[in-house]
Amino acid sequence: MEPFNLFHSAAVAAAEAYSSPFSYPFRHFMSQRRYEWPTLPSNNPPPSFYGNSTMDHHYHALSTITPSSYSSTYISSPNPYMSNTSSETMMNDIEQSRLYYTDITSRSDDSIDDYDYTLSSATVFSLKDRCQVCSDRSSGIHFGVSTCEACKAFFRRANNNSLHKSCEPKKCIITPQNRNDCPGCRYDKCKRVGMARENVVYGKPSKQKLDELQQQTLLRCTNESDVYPNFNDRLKRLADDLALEYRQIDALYRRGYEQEQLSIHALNYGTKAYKLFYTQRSELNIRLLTDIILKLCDQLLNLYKNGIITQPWFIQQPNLRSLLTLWLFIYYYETFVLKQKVNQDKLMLLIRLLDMELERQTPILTTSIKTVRCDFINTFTKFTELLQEI
Amino acid sequence: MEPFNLFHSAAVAAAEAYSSPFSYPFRHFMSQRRYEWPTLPSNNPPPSFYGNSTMDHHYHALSTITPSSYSSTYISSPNPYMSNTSSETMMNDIEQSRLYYTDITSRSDDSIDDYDYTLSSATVFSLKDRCQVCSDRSSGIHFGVSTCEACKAFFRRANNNSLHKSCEPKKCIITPQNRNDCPGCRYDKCKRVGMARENVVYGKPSKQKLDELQQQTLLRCTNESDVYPNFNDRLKRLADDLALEYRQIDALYRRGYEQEQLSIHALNYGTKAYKLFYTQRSELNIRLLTDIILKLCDQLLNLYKNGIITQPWFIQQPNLRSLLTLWLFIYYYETFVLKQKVNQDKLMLLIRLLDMELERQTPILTTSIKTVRCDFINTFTKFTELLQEI
DNA sequence: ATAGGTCAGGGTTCACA
DNA sequence: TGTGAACCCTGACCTAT
Ligand SMILES: [Zn+2]
Ligand SMILES: [Zn+2]
Ligand SMILES: [Zn+2]
Ligand SMILES: [Zn+2]
Repeated sequence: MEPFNLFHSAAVAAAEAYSSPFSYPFRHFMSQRRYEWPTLPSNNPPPSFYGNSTMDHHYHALSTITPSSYSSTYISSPNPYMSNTSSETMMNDIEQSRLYYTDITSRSDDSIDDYDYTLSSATVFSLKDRCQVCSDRSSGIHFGVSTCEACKAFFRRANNNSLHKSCEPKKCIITPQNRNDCPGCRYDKCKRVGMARENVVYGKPSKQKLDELQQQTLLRCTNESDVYPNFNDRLKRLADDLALEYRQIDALYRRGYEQEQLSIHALNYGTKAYKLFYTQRSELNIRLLTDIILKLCDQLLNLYKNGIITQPWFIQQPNLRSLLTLWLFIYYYETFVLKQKVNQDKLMLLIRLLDMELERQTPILTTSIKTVRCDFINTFTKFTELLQEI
Repeated sequence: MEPFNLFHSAAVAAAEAYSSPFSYPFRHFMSQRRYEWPTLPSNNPPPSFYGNSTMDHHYHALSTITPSSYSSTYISSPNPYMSNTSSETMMNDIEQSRLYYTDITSRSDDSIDDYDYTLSSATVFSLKDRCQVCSDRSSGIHFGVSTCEACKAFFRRANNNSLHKSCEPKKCIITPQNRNDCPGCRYDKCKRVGMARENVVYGKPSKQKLDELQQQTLLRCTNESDVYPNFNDRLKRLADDLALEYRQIDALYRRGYEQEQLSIHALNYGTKAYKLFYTQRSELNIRLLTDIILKLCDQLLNLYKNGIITQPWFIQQPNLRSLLTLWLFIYYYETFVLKQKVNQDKLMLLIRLLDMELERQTPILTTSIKTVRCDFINTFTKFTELLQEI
């Protein structure tokens, strides 16, 4: 099966899950022929393109992306906005970069670190590190769901006895502190998040089984937002952080200079987008990420400037431009770097991020959210068509 | 880390807890190199040393040590003070031993049995077997403190209702008989011994939590003696019993014969010292204990006789000689048998036993208690140095 | 790596005073 | 109304697979 058709199928399923009016144009977009996007230079990079840096180009996880960790790699990038840089400038840039460094150990509680991304990245969309019943620390997958030791033992006993009467609305919010107050709601929550003896996997679970469980969790996560009360908040913080990075890129692009700063923010955007969707940090190629983001931003701005695409009104919103870039980035990265389909959980996450932003902008929308969502996806479709012709 | 340094750290902490002047010489002693004490023969005993006895050499707990339980093991010991013993003598000895037997069920109230040792042994230094509020039998650790079922339920209710008037001096002695007479003082006692809702979580408590609780109890036990009015009395009885056994050894050593009696009292001393500091009765090796005590007493007397150590004046007190032997025994047993550090609670118990004896001898002391304590520990240090060279 | 067992310890119940 | 022995429920740690 072609990746494109798989993406289409997934999109249809996602659209149906949302009962949204864009399912038709979306399906129309998805049914077009597979586009042969230009291969990225990084797949076979000319030596002059990336310079002769001997730096390790694979980003290793769990440390904050800082300019000092990549600035020397990117200052020689042949971006049209960029002038050649002398080695002294490189040194200065490295010196300057220390100012941007933020120690992960001294961060304030409301800042974002890798842990937040781990919680929300698509492969851990199932909240692997948290008990899905009470949000305590998870000790692994029990009865098919990531839970803590306590909820594991509780479900084992409850499944045997099944004598838990429930308080009737069954709406208690289960927390580590109050989880013993209402066994009925706790057991109900266990079943709602999908705990079941049939889900038990003996020994090391197969990749297929894990995928199935993840799909189930994903659907619950999307459809039953009350099951995951703080998931939306976490995701919003990450989306805002991403949009903030995009505004920096946007501003720098419009000014047309400060290539080092542009590269820094492009890499930050790419890294954050990547972390949001992937947990395999060892595969993260920082040169590739920066290049994709810079190319996408470059081409988007050019398409507008040259009037090839009529700029929709909502694209004037930086947050929605950020999301469009994110959609294109994920589609590009999946299709042409990983050479695989955009699977359902990633598509759901994309749609969820879009809806979150649209909900926030409801007061200033002149049409319904669903109409705007439809417009957004149509615009995304046009871009995927045009970008490949550049 | 070497056991020696760990013992040093614990000793410094204990010394500081007592604000004693011996912390400096003690630290000096502790910071010296680790001594390679001679390995005990029992680690690899020659068959002739212990004879061909098929007796189980591991003492099993909860029965009073009587000659009948070990005399057949030691009559063939090649101690210099010992003559060979015929099998008839063995039989006679076993027959005789019945005279020494005291049934644990018929003992009078002021005699000492295993139960007293359980109360004071270092690992139960926190009075695990007694309710620390009313001194009734404990049913375990409740709200962070060893209490009975009654005081457990009382504390929970009192915490929920919280309307107890107190008789003002708050000095009622809480006993199992009168504990319901004054709820105010009972609740006050609960809080004074450290019961608290904050100490508590559901489910089986983690080991880390239990260690923390034991440390807290240890500190309260050391610093707030009024909370534990009968702890000192119990400990004094056990120390006196130990000193009595030492006087027997001392007298026998000076006479230079009656090896069987010497072995009996050496084992009694070793067993009582062991019970005072350990609860793991299954690990108790009676051959090993007797051998350590005999060796220690032997070497101590020889050092005095040969003038290698100038006998301090206070060593003429048998009770202090007993304590010195006890200190050396515990240090030897911990370091070379268990191969571990002397932990803080054992060190505190050693210091407490010393201080108790010194307080009793205050009328006949010519210098302050702290000076004598300092001298005692310096003497202990010298012995640990010299013993290893033998 | 996860299911099931263990058991110390918290909470609840209910004769009993 | 308060008490406390007996009971149920919880969950950190353990073993088995
Ligand atoms: Zn849980
Ligand atoms: Zn409820
Ligand atoms: Zn009590
Ligand atoms: Zn009182």
